[in-house]
Amino acid sequence: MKDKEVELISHEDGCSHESKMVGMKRKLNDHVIKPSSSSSNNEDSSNSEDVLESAKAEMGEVREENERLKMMLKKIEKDYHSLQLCFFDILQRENHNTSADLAPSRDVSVEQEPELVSLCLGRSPSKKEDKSCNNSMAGGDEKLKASLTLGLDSKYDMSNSKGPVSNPSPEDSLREVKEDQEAGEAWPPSKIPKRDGDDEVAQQSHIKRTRVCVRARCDTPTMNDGCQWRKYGQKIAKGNPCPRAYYRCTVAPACPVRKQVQRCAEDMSILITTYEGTHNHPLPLSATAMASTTSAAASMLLSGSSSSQPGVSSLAGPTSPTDLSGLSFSVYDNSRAKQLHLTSSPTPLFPTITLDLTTSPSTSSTPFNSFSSILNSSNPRLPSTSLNFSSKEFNILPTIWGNGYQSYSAPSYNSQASIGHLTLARQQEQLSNNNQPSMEKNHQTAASQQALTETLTKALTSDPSFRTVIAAAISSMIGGNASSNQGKNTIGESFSQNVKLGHEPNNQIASINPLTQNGKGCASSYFNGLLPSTHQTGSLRQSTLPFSVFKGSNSVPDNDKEKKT
DNA sequence: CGTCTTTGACCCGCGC
DNA sequence: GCGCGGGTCAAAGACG
Repeated sequence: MKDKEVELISHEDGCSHESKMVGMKRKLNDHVIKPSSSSSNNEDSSNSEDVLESAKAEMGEVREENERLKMMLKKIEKDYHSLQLCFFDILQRENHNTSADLAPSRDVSVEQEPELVSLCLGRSPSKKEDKSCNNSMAGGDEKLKASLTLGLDSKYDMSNSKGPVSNPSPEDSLREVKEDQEAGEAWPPSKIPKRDGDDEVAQQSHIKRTRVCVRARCDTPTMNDGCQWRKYGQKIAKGNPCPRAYYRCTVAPACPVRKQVQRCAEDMSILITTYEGTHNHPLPLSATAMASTTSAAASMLLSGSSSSQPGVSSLAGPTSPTDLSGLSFSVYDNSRAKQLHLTSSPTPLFPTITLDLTTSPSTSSTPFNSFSSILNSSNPRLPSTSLNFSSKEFNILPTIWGNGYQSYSAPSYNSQASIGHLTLARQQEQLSNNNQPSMEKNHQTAASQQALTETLTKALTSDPSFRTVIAAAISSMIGGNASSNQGKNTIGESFSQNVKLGHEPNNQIASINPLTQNGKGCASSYFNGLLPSTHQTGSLRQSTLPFSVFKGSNSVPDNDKEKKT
């Protein structure tokens, strides 16, 4: 898949620049053609020469940028291959160990499970994993890379990996994932098969228990994230008049995943859903978007907590390029803003990452936005992250990276600040202007685009974990993950279908309406709503997403089947 | 009748 | 040790 991903990235670069160049040429032609019918020739020629010059210059810039991106791509590819080697190395060791120790007792596998868990949900790599990584990798950064990539790849790539170790069939990979998850992700540490005498490990796993908090506007009592949940408790939590409801996943009897649902005290329309644990069963198709998103978010958190591992974090200080704490990453497009914000965990024991899907990223009702660094610094040991996929409006669908790319600006990215802050904010004025941009505007956007390119390059090249996490998060948003890869249909495919069918935004808005979900909730539809849709061609748009989430059959997903399992 | 929700009781960890 | 708050359990009731 990664190869495909790289391909797509390459394609993306090509396409975005191609389209830009085509656009420029078209503009140029328009300019040349139009005046000839109206105004004087002298002015025309001088004007068109100017335009020609500027266009040439611009094309030159674009070419340079293209080259730079190609270089970046090569570097990423190289990184990926080295990581893949490391990954398979670890896998091989794991297989060897398991096959050797399988018979004696379950305890042995339990001992190993935390490692597997750590790959998925942000627990710190165990000593063994460190060892294997140290054997095959040079630096701590690489270690971080490994753990993070493994965490994501175990979700996204496993089933399709053509590695040297194994070439598992979908069923095999499914079993593999299942085994991994069965093994470790039992969320309440107290209920993990006992590890008497290993208090330290138990405590560590307790401390590393990762939560993913999703904030979204939702009128229904709970978000429809595709899973089946059974309510097992309700409490009035301090500081919030709204009761907090406790649910556990009932898709599989022993599924350790639980969620807490609570309305935001400041804004009752905001539903705060907190997920803990990883499903130990194949997910329903409709559940994959949220699950992979939370998984990616948890992995993001992992990168934060990894950076606070001894020898990296507190010692290396927050200037470490891998330190995602305090990262604020906003992407504004036509109407939606997708922000990744860092916040501190409200509960000291559980590192929490927050995906903010609420309307206004700057709303005072989301304290995450403003207090992240303060809170985070107050509790430096436990990283907590908030991914803010806020939307400004609901009536225009986002273009995640592709179409909106040329209008992005990057105010700041300071990897050296104690709290890194990356904001890719698309300027609102540009957002509101969907008409053909003028040449002048193009120059402005070219500048900001340049800045963005540099910013992205810096961010992506300096922090592989960030790269991976962003990739995973966005691919999550468009609905692709391991489970969906195993299934015949993916939401991403659904999106793809929508693109080909020319679905208008409004059609998808309809699906955002909770009422269309039979009163079940809104999350899945929200994620569907997050799927990018523009007026570009489907092929171009697909190519703008550097994640291979569109592979598979072309069959249209059966939404009704998804709704009720 | 089976499944799900409600809700009071209970357990546990933490801070004082 | 005690109180508080978060989380879970389980009996009782509601619902289809």
